[in-house]
Amino acid sequence: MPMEKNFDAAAAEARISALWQEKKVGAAGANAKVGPKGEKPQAFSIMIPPPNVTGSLHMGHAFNNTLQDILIRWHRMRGHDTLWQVGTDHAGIATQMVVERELAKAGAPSRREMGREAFLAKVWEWKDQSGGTIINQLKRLGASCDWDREAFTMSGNFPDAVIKVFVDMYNKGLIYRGKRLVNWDPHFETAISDLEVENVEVAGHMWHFKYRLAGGETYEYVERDEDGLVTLRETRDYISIATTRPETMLGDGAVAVNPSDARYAPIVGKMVHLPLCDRLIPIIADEYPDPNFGSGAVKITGAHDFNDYQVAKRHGLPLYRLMDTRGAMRSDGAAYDVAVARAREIAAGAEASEAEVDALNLVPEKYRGMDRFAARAAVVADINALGLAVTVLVKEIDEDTGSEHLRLEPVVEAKKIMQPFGDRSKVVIEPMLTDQWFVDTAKIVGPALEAVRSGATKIMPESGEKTYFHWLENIEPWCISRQLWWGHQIPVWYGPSATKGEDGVTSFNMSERIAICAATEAEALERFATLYGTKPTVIASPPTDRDLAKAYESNLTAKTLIAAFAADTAGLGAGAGILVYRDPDVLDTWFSSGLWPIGTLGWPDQTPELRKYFPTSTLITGADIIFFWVARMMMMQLAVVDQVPFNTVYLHGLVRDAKGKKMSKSLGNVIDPLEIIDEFGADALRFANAAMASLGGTLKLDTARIAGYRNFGTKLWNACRFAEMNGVWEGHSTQTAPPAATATANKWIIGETAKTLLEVNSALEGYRFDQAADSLYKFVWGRVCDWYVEFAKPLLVGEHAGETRATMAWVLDNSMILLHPIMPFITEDLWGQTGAREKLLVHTDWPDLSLSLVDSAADTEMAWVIGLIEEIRSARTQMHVPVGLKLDIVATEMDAAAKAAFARNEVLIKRLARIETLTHGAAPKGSISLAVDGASFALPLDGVIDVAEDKARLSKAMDKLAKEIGGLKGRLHNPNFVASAPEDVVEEVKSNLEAREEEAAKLTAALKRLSEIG
RNA sequence: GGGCGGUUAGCUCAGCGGUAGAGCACUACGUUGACAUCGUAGUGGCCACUGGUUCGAUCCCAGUACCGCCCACCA
Repeated sequence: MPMEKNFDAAAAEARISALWQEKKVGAAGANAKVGPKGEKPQAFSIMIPPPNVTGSLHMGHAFNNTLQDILIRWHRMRGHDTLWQVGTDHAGIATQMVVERELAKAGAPSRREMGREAFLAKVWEWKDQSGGTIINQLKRLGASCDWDREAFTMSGNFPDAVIKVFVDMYNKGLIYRGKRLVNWDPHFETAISDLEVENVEVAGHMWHFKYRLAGGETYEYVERDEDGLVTLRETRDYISIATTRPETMLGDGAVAVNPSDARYAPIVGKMVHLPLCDRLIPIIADEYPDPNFGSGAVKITGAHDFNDYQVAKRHGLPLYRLMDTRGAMRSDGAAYDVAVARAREIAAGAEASEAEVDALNLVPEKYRGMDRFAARAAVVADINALGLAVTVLVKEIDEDTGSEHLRLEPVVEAKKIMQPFGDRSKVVIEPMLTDQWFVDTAKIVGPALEAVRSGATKIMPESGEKTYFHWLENIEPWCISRQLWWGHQIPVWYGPSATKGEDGVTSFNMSERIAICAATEAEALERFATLYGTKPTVIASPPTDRDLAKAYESNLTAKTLIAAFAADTAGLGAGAGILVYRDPDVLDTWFSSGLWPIGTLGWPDQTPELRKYFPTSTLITGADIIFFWVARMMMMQLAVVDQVPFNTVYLHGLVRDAKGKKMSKSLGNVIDPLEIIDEFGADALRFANAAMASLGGTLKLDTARIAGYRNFGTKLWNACRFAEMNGVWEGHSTQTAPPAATATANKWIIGETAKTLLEVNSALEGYRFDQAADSLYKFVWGRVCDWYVEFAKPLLVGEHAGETRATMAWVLDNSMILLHPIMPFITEDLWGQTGAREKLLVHTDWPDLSLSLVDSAADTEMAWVIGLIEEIRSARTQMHVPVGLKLDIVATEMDAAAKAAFARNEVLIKRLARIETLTHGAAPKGSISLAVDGASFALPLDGVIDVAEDKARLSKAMDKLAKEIGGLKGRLHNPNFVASAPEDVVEEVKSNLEAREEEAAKLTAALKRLSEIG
């Protein structure tokens, strides 16, 4: 059956994709070959960066996975034992967000209304229903993963692996719990890590407040200029502070000034009235305030600002939390006056635990329950009303009377501020004092740094290493607990602390919880039982605040504790025993995806896959997750199994639109890879991806370019179609060895094929996907299609017909093979439609060709032939000779080599240059001249020729030559050049000059002749 | 504020010490038996600027300008 005129991408992709999956062509180890002496095949493995289970394929995925698939297919064809591990990530926040949104849309009860268990069931339902989307989209892209090994960070052995790592790290002291100031997302009501915070510059304001000195004290406030001259002296009863977040003043613990700041030296150590609050706070000296910024005095709110937190820690200031989990001013706890009374005692030195300080709600009644932004407005208004705002005199003109008067107005500076936003929620992040779990990254960062420094893991491009070092060398503790439900629940159980009294009676204290970290609940219970002497009961949720309050108020004994809990929890009857509960938090998604390499390979079991494919060969991922994921995988794998997770990390940038803009829904410039595949085919998209994958460049995707590569596929298709129509594949199956060729064109293209193979190999070895694509494009279109197929047309009917058929089949087979990693569909389809094939292309062996196939004589000769044809064509076009008109040609001068070359390729030259006959002799009247290496020709164009135009043509050629000759001569006349440049360079310049001068002489002669005519 | 990168044809990008490249776009011609998703021939560059190193610089070095990206606690 003859081939169709065009490749039907949609039909072929569906058919071939199904075929690959049916044959499991991507299975681990498929096509692996043992060496000639029985050596084990070399292993090659890639871990897919697991997409979010709820996600769908975007251009970044398409790009990223194309590169992975190119490497995988290349190695697989080379007979390596190849694994491309596929799977998805449970993506805690993102997935929980999606499901919550879906529930809301469907009018279903909210997450909190339905409770943890029911909600998680819904998430699983959602996962089962839509989790396969992106996997199927990867298949459409042509990804040849081992689909049977699809992993999920919440399924199979993965949860056990994650828990085991947590327990091990906990036991080694690499994970700890602590009350720290963390980034709190008031929308999702969870802590997030530093990396999940995006700092964005927004328009903000700075307010200036006066805090009055206690007891009506005053001081001399003196400002001086650089020379020490007094510029302002006044008696003040206040200190002025500036803030962009007025609402946090309710939790101030002090006002800080720089110890070197003479203006405030007299009042350091004194107390000031905190406005709107019934409290006094001290003025302290600390290096943190910059005397040259603002008033030089900073309010210190330890529980709501990271800088202030450090200052507060240094000075032992109490940290008063002002907000609840939703970012509203607290309304819990005791009444304001009660809380203030206690706060004063604490300020005066009363003993107070961290927990107690945290439980104190110092928000005055009027602000309680207000959203933080409403509270800000209220605080500002109230301060203004109290006359405690720093004011400035403004001139006001009465519009009616035209009279001027002066008025005092609060200073509100408009100011650009960097504001933190949650990367998922997009709401303003609140620094919040909470109990969280942390990885003590400082303890595990060393090996991760060393691995890259030593080259055990190579990061490409190199600039990625600098970024990696910079971050890891300044690493902060990693907050890994999230107050979410979807995720790996932290394997820690809490129970009351137990002390055995001298009387042998154990007493319990719920305000002092003890934590037991264990892989399973059973193990945790056993350990509690040992501790308590009796087996406790596990309750689903932690004790309520009320329970804790009770526990705090009365120093409970075992009996009362049990009673208190039994009455209030989960319908458990009295006497249920000592109650323990599991930490309700889940782990940061990146904690589990940090274990992706070993987790997907079956760890902690020493599976054959783990032995064979770990450490993995290459990680290909976006540079945007170098910290989130790459660095953490390095740290985690090294901490857990003491091996690097990958040998090479290839980082790439964000895929942008044709103009270099980020793709975003709001800009409307998002290119959907699936639409591109529908329109141009997956191969075209893949080729475009490969072609733009230069190291370190920005990735700008232009659909015009994709269309160009679709055309490239068509070009290849039609070359094959031509070959197939001419029976090129008849009578032989795939030939590994190149055919013995005698015709120069055949010898030449065989050598070109070998060169291309070596270029592709070296490009892919260096992760230069762009160079591989470029080599193939130039080879297939620029040499095979543009020249070889044309040369073959006459050769296919003459004495060389047999070898030409064999050569063309071999060349096209190799084209398909070499292109297959980049364009798998069209090549697989062509493979099936041409020749008798033993196996699918995807499992066909990658060729092993050597440069000995390059026949330099054939190369030189074909270059000469191509040059001559181009000269003739160019002259014809410029002389407006109709394409259909065949001309005669006269050789006016020809050396032996040129004669032989012409003779051997006469049919080719005549056909492609549209020449009728060749004669030798003098240039006839009215002919145009052309010069090539070793020969001059005349094209008789009597009557056709336009003398003026031909003169212009020759002059232009002369100009170009003269410029080149000038440059070459200039260099040779420079004694320093001849003396210093390498000999071969000098020789090359000399021979170049000779050739150019010879050409120029011919052109000059031609011009002279032309003048004689004209 | 710190770090990293970029500036080459109208556009998007390669190249990187020895005569400037590709794709797209553009111009002219063309249905020559694979291909109009095509062919042939063309047009188009002080390789950002200024110095330096060198026999020679788009390429190496220094500085300048502009443009990106990442990190960062100035209240």
